[in-house]
Amino acid sequence: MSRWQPDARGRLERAALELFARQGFAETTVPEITAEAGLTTRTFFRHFADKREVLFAAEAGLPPFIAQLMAEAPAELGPYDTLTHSLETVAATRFDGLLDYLIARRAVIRSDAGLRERELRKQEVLAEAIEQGFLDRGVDEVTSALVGRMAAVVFNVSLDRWLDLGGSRTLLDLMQEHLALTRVTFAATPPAHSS
Amino acid sequence: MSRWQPDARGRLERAALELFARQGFAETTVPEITAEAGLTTRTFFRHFADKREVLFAAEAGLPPFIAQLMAEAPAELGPYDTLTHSLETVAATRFDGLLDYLIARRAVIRSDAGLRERELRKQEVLAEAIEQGFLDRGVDEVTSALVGRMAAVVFNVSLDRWLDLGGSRTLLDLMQEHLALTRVTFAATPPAHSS
DNA sequence: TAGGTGATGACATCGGATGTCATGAGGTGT
DNA sequence: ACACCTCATGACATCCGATGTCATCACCTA
Repeated sequence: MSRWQPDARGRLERAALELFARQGFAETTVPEITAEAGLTTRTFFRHFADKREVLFAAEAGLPPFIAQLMAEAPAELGPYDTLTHSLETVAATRFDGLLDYLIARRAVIRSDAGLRERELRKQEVLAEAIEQGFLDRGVDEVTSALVGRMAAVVFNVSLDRWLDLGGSRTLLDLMQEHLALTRVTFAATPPAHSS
Repeated sequence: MSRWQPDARGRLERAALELFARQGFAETTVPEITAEAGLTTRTFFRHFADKREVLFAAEAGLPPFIAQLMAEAPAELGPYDTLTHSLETVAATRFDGLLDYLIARRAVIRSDAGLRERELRKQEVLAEAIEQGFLDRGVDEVTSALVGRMAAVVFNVSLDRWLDLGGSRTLLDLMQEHLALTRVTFAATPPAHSS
């Protein structure tokens, strides 16, 4: 038999989310989490850089996944079509069965300003991955920066609304709607300053 | 004569930026900052909620200012024109003489992940102010959320590039360029999914 | 069976953050 | 002129998040 129980990391993640949801993030100490998981405080910080990170480590794979999709997209696609292609693949393949977990997690994150900051940083990492994807496709720097961040906005607003609607519409459907809505808002009026 | 030296807050802000720039954010303790400013640790935390906040308190007035501009914009303007009108006023009136300060501050923020997170939260507050401005003008919720965040993206990318270029182009000019570029990228290609 | 590897435990310490009470200058009212 | 209030700050105590260091011991490999 093993010296320790298996999946220390997963046990810490589950114990943390449960305690945060029950008694609040600030009101939960790391020793409480580790006691619940049968580990020590020091071990918690070996798995997660800080107390917040335990809520975000699970989704670390998303930025590289999007980067891979963008790299594999047909070379002839422009920035907008590369974006729709990649975002729609993500929406259609990576969020099955996570609705309840994500709703519980969002409630905890919304209850604490520090967690909200960490979430924004994770969203920025996603935006940077998309930006790098554009750069690798030869898109100029300014367009890459702008469209990378815009893509992250569409993704995050869609995910948020998907949770709001409790899954009654698909994430893919919402993302397509929001991409189209963005296009209409920015394109409907003639430019005020033409050169 | 006053019991204490005047402008405790300003003295703390200046001492903090100077120490952070000279020896790093993590390597600077709050007692060091307060010693430099001739105050105590407890007083620091009376003025700023935490050590990071001392770098951001100065720009707290921006979101309400944008909200005011949006409220005062002609009622017949659509979302896009309201946005350009307000952003361009901000760009043209609120950043004179701040270039060197903002460059020094950005260097400190970039050196520390925690400061980057705090900056992102401040940018989100700006996005939320813009979103609320749209809601108050009767724009629907989804469009308000999307365009509010898009506006913050354009603003932040422009500000960042203004600092990169050392002020050789005006912030106003850059913002107009980036608005136009966004419009072209999203509008140039026909929608992949038309209804 | 001997030694290496790697995850964990145990202990110590630093500093960020907060609660509480004391202090004393400036303002206010009578 | 006197008493009182207000409020920014000082002084002190404490909690806990975060990190460095060394010991421990199952598992793997040769």
